[in-house]
Amino acid sequence: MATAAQKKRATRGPRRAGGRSTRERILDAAERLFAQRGFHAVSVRDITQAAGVDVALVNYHFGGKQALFEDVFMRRAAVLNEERLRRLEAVVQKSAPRPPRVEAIIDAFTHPLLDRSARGGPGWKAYFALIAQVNNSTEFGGLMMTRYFDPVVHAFIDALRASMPGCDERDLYWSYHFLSGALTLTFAETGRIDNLSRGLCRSSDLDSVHERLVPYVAAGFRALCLRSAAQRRRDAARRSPRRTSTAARAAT
Amino acid sequence: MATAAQKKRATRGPRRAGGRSTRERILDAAERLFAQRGFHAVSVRDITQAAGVDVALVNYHFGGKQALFEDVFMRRAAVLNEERLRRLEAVVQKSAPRPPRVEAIIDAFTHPLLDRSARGGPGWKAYFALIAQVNNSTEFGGLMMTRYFDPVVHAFIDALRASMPGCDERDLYWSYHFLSGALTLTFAETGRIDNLSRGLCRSSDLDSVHERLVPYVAAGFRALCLRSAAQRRRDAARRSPRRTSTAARAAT
DNA sequence: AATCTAATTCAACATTCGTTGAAACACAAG
DNA sequence: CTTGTGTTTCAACGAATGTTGAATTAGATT
Repeated sequence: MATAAQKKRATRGPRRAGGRSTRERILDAAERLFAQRGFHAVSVRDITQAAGVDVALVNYHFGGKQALFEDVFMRRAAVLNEERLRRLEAVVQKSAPRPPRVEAIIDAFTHPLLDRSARGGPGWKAYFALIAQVNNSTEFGGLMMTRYFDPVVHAFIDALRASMPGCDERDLYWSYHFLSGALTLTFAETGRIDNLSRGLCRSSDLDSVHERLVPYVAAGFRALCLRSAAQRRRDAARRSPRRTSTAARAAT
Repeated sequence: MATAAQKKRATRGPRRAGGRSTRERILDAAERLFAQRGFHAVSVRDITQAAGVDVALVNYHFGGKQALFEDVFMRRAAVLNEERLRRLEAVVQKSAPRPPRVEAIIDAFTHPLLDRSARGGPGWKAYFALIAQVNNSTEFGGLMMTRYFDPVVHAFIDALRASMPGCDERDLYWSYHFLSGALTLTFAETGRIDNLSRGLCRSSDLDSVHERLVPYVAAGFRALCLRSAAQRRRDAARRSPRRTSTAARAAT
C-alpha cells in the first residue's frame, strides 16, 4: 500500500554493487528528461525505459510521477544551499568588520550555480535547466522555489542590505528578482543568443556569462539603491528644511 | 483533406454576427490555458470545451494542436513588434543628431510589453505569461523567439551600440540577454517575490517593475560597456605606449 | 428551387497515459 | 533449509490523448 519511500530508512544497501542503485538511475533519467522536455511532456515509461528499469518501480520507490519530480528537485538543492551559505559567510568574514562589496556577495550567490552547470557534469547541467523551467512556471514557480531556496535567498538579501545601507526594501527585492531572471534564462541554454549574435556568443559559455553577470547586476543594485537613498534624503530635507544638501554623493 | 487554414483567405466573414468567430474563441481559450498550464499539460478537449466548440474544430481551423500553439504565439507578435519599432524610431528622432540615452531605448523596448500586460486585458496578460514559458524552454525557446522577435531585437541592439560607442559586441548581446531574462521572469508572475518579500512586493505590480527595471538594466549595460571600452583603451595604450592616459572618464 | 461550399457535429479510431495488484525473485537472518 | 523482507517483474486496468472521416447544417450563388 504505502510507497517504499517512508520505510526506506531501515533498508539495506543498494542491490547492484558498484553501480548506481535503481533509485539513482531513475532520478538521473528523470532529471535529464524533465529538463529536456518538461514535466508533462515526459511519461513515466520514458523515464523507466531510459533508466533501464521496470515501469512500476517509479511508483514503488517514489509514490508517483509528481513525487518523483519533487525528489529530483530536492536532491541537489541541499548541496547548493550549503555551499552558497558557506561562501557568503566566508565573504562576510573576510571583509569584517566592514560589509563586503556587492560584487563579492553576488559572486557567492551565482558562482556555485554557474560553476556546477559548466563543470559539474551532465547531471548538474540538466538540473539547472530544470530550475529554469520551474522558476518561470506559474504551476510550480511560486511554491517550489520558495520552499527550497528562499531561506538562502533571505540570507543573501540581508547581506546586500548591510552592504547598501539606506536602500529601499522593495528595491532590494526587485533587484534580486531581476538577478534571478537573468540567471534563470542563462541556465535554460536555449541557444537563442547564439542565433541572435550569429555565433558570437554561445549559450553554453557560462564563464563568459559569469564575468559579465556579476558587474552587470552589481551596477543595477547600486543604481536602484543609490536612487532610493537619494530620494529618502530629499524627503528628509523636505521635512526639516534647514540645510540644503545638493551633494548627493555616496561611497559604495 | 487540407486544413482550412490555407484556403481561409477567400472565405466569408465569421458566422456569428457581433460575437467572436470560432477561430478567435479557440485562440483565446488556447492562449489562456497554454499560459496557465503549459503546452503539454493542456489537451485539445480542454481548449474546445473552454471555447464552447466541438473538438474537431481545432484540426479543421488550425491543422492540429502544435499549429494552434504557433498561431497563438504569432497573433500578437506583429502588434508588439510594430509598436516597439515605432517607439524606437521616435526616441531616435527626438534626440537626433545625438544618439538617445540608454534609458530611453530600454523604455521603448520594455514599455509596450509591460503596459499591455498590466492594462491590456486578460488576453495580453496570458500572452506574456506564455512568452515567459516559451523563452525559457529548450523546446521552443531558441527557435520561436528567434523567428518572431529577433529582427526587432537587432534594431534595438543597433540603437544601443550607437548610444555606447566602443562597447564590446559580446557585452552588448549578453547585456540584452540579462534584460530578456529579467523581463521574462516578470511576465511569469509566479508569485514568488510575494512570498519572498512577505507581501511587500507583488508580482502583479508591473508599474513598480518598470520604474525599476529601466534604471537597473541601463546601469548594467553601462557598467559592462564602460568596462570593455576601458579595456580596449588599455590595449591600445599597450600597443603604442607614448601617452599614459590614467583618466578613464567617459561621458554617458 | 436547386446547387455548392464552408462550417460544424458526431462517433470512433488507435495509442498512450499513470497507476495498481499479484506473483516471482533475491538475499540476509534465524 | 526455512523464514522473512525488500525489490523487481508482469500483465492489465480505466481513462484520456490527438486526430480523422463521414454525415449534417447553414448560407450564399446560380
